[in-house]
Parts: sequence; structure tokens; C-alpha cells
Amino acid sequence: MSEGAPRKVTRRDVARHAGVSDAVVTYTLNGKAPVAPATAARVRESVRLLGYTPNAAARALKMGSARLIGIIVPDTTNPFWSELCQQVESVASREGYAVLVVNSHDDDKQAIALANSLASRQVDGFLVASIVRPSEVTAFDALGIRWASLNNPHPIPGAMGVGVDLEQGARDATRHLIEHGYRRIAFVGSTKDARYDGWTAELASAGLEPGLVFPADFERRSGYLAGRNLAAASAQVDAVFMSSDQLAIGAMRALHEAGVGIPNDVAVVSFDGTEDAEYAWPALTTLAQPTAELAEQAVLRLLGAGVIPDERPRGELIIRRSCGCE
Amino acid sequence: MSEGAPRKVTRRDVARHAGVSDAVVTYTLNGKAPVAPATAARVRESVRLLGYTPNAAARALKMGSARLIGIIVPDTTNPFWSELCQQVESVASREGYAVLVVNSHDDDKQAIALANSLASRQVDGFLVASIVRPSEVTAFDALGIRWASLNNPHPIPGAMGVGVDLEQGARDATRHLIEHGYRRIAFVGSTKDARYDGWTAELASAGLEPGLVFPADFERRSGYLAGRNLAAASAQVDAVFMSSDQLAIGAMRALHEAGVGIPNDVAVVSFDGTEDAEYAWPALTTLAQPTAELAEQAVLRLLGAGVIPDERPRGELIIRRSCGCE
DNA sequence: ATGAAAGCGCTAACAT
DNA sequence: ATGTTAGCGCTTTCAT
Repeated sequence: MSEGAPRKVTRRDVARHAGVSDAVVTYTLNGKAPVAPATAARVRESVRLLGYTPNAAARALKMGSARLIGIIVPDTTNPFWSELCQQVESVASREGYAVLVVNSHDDDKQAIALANSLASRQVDGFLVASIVRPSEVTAFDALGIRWASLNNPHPIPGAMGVGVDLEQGARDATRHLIEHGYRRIAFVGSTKDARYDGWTAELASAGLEPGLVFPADFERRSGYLAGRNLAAASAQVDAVFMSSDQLAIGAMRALHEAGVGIPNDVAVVSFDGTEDAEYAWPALTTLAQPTAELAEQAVLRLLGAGVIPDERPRGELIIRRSCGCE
Repeated sequence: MSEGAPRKVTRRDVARHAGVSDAVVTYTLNGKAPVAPATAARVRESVRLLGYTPNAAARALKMGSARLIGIIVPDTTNPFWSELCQQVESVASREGYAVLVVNSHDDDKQAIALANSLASRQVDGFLVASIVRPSEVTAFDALGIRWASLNNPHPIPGAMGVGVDLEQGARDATRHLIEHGYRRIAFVGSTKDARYDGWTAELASAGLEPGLVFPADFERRSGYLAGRNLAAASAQVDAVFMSSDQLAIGAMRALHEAGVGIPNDVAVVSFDGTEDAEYAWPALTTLAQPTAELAEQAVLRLLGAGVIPDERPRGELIIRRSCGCE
């Protein structure tokens, strides 16, 4: 490590060292005004010699922007969110912004407090991947900063947002199961989620009876619990749609423990397309969310830059063996 | 969303509204000076009414600290790092600091650039989880801010740092395999890592021949590749020590595909203790790193606060079925 | 207990 | 092409 040594070279030090005024240093560094080549070179040399680092706080104060965006996620430990955050970071940094990631742990009080603290840090905008209720919409709007919802289970009235069409994705995944010939297709997930609507609709449009529902949130542990129930009911189930990869991974553990064969006894299809799905056993057929595209659109919308297509990004089914293919 | 509406209530607005001076608002909010109860109440009311949010940039400029710490990790998408980051965030926020997480993608040039940008953002210190070479030590020290290494494969000379005793952990894990009676124990990981030394030493002290080595970094994909080689050589291997859970998950996929039974044909023990290990199939016996403790020590060291025990945190072996137990 | 005022490091008119 | 200067919103002596 290093001591908090007596170091703080300012723009002024650089100016003196280079024998110019403060402004010229700014001009040189930010390229907003013409500077004589020789002068510029001298300034740059001084910057290097002195090891000058601009003070972002001063800049933020002056500019009213910290070139920072915030993102509120339920849990960065969940691979889907961590992959998405990384994509967001990648496009943000390309645009010259840093990203402050904060965890809400799915607690709304917390989310509002976090939004406040982001606001006080002068973020130029923030993304909310946690569930957003109407009361939060009000609270967020009151902050007077741009914000957008990211991949919420349903579009939020009155709020800007981007997210895949979850209902359509669930239909695509469910249809694949139907095409395999499975007729008793169960659902694991939340019934308040658009994926539930998609599963229901697809079953109906194929003239199939509604399947069994095993309620769960999106985590592995919850999937494991649902998986135990599913195993117990496996005689009445051919296949199952899982609302997230994590859920599927948890459920498959329970299925394995109960000796239920996948896909022979129960076929599974899941949702998200995280890297874990590829390494699960058996490898999961999953509806991959286009996280890169999602991140791109979200950041550009937030920054009010770029041309943004008006259609919702659509997921893509990745076929592996859990559904019975190959 | 909300427009970037004409909003910017400053401390001065609050002061006017409450009929006091700017200073009194600060006194009230920061509790650093005595304020008459009635005045304080009035100020607080004005804050509420006006929806005042302090400007962190101004505060940072004045104070020379943004109450921010940075952390440079190789890849937040890797569950071990994301879990660790979340722990760091949790203790930092308890101490009143936010955390800026950045990805180095294991690129040293990048790491130095990131450290620079953290410095310019006035972080109070930063943690480096990426590999740190001597040249980086110099670069980091030159920044004049506190920094510490976090969980590097080896302690870094001249740098403050915290991390588990990887060598000891690898010995513990390897010993467990030996106690099972396995005698031909392979290694998957990097030979430049302390875990390799631990595996080697434990084998030697048990009087066993050195086992097969399958080089790999710490990712799933790399584990998968190593796993294929391992499968091909499985007749000469009883058990294997994997340097990370991710590696083990990737390798197990290859083993399954090759029809190699776990633990019957090859037993496995891994390292890290991430949540994935619990849901892998079969569930992984793993040497769990004490991430909470690591995060606690790292942040407190960085902030130069609290009493920090001088011994290295030690991992704990979590027994599941991949090693042949139960 | 409260107020006045200086200044943190930077940018951007506005002069020259 | 370069210099001067006025703040951005906050904290903190130093007065009162």
C-alpha cells in the first residue's frame, strides 16, 4: 500500500510549471479551444512530470455532472444481474461514464434510499432493475434526474424502460416443449410475472390443459424447494418451464436427488441464458436474453443519446439437452 | 422516467427558507455544532419541504474525500468475485462509504488506468483483487492513495493486503482426499498459485507420488477443457483437487459427458465455497473462503480503522458428495 | 447559538 | 492563442 502522502497536484501547479495560465491547461486537456502546439506539448509534459490527475469532484461540481450513472439491482450475486451489470458498465465506459452499482435486496424502502444517495452523488441518470411500484415511480421522479427501468417483469406505466418481451420469450420456450410432444407442461416461477402469462397463453393456444404451477422467486434455493414438489408430482408432468436459469439449477438438484431423469422423466427449459445454463447438468435449453442489446439500449436511452429502435429486444432460444434435443 | 427538470435545491435555498444562514444548515445536518432545537426543527422541515439533497461533489471537493472506495476485480461475472464485492459493499456501506466496482479483465494496463480513474474520483482508497505485479505496485503507490491487495494468489511484497492462506486451504482439501484413501490425486489450476504449492506439499508429506497436473485458469470454460483431458486420463486418477468452484463445474461437465462417474471413478474437491458449489451435480465438497471476514478486514485496513487481527483468515472445508462422503 | 466569508479545483465566458 | 475571473455547493474558522 501507500501512505496518504502529501500529494495533490492541481491544475494550477501544472499551469505554473508549464508557464501558462490555468485556462490553457484546461484547453489543452479538454481540447475545447485552440492551443499552440508547442504550448500544448509543454503542458502535457508538465502533466506527466507532476503526475497530475484531474479532480473529478471539482469537475462534477462545476459541470453538474459526475459522468456517472447508477444502477439499482436486486442482487449482484445473481449471475443474470451481474452479467447485465457488466454489459452496462461496458457500454457506459465506452460513452465515458462510470457505473455505480448498488444492491436493493428487493426492498423498496432501500431502493428509494439508494436512489437518493445516487442523486446526491450527481449521477447523470440511473437504471432500476429491481421491481418498481407506483410509489417508487413518484419518489424517483421527484429526484429530478433521468431514470429508466431495466428488465422489469412488466413495463411500468409512466416510466421509461427497456426490457425483453418476457411474455413472448416464455411462449417461444413453451412452444418448443410442445413441439417436442410434451403435453403436461408445468410452470415454476411467479404468477405475477409476464412469463406466467406467456406460458398460460401458449398452452391455451395449443389447446392444452393448464399445467401444474410451482410458485417460486428467481433464486436457486427457491428452485430447489419447488423442485422437491415437482419431483413428488413428476408422474403428472412431462416437462417444465422454469422462469430463470437459477431456478432451474436449484430444481434440477432436487430432481437428481429424487432420481427423476432429465429430460427422460421430465424435460426442462429455462429462461435467461446465463453462462451457468451452459454448464449445468444436463446443459440447459434456455431462452437467452440479449443482455448486450438491453444494456446498450438502456444506457443510450438514459443518456438521451443515439438512435433507439422502438421495438423490444427479443430473446433467443438456445437448444441444449435438458429439453430432450440431441 | 422524469425530465432533467429545473431542479437543484441547494443548501442556501434551505437556509433562506428556514430563515437562517447557510452555516446553520450544515450544523444541523452534520451535527458538528450546537443548534437550538427549535431552529434545527425548522431547518429539517425546510429540507423535507424543499426535497433538498446535499451535493456530494461539492462536499467531496471541500473535504477531499468522496466517501467512496474502489475495487478492481478481474471479472464481476465470476461468482466468487461478485460475492466478495457484495460483502465489501456491505461493510463499506455500514461505514458510510459507497463502492465503485470496476473490471480489469485481468489486464494490467487496464488495471493501472482504472486505478487512475478511481484516484481522480477522489476515492478514499481502493482494493485490488486482480493479480498485482511489481510494476503495478509502483504505479499504485504513485497515486498517493491507500490501496490494498485482496485475495491475491501470493502476498505482495511491500503492499498491504488481506487474503486467505491459499496454500493451507489447498492442503486441507487435499488431505481430505487422502483420508478418503485416494492415492492418485490430480491437480487442476495454475502452477504459479499458492494452491499448487499446498497440493504438492500435502501429497509429499503423505508420502504420495506427485499427481497429474492439468493447467487451467479459474473459469468454467478452462475447467471444461481441463476436464476433457482429465477424463482421458481418468484411469490413472482416483481424485482431483480443483483450484476453484468454477473450474470444477466446467470440468464436471466434461466428466459427465465422458461418462466418468463422480465420485466413484474420480472424486473431486474444489475451492472457494461459492453458492454454485452447493447446486452443482454432484454437490461439491469445497474449501470455503471466508468472504465476509475477508471483506471486513480489507475495508477496515483500507480505511485505517478498527482493530485488525494479524493472522490470515482461514478457509473451512465444506463436505458434500463430490468427494465420496455420504 | 448563529452569521460572514474564504476557499476546495475546476470550467467557461469574457477580455486581450 | 492566452489570461482573468466568477462561480459551482459545501465546510469551517472566526466573529458576534
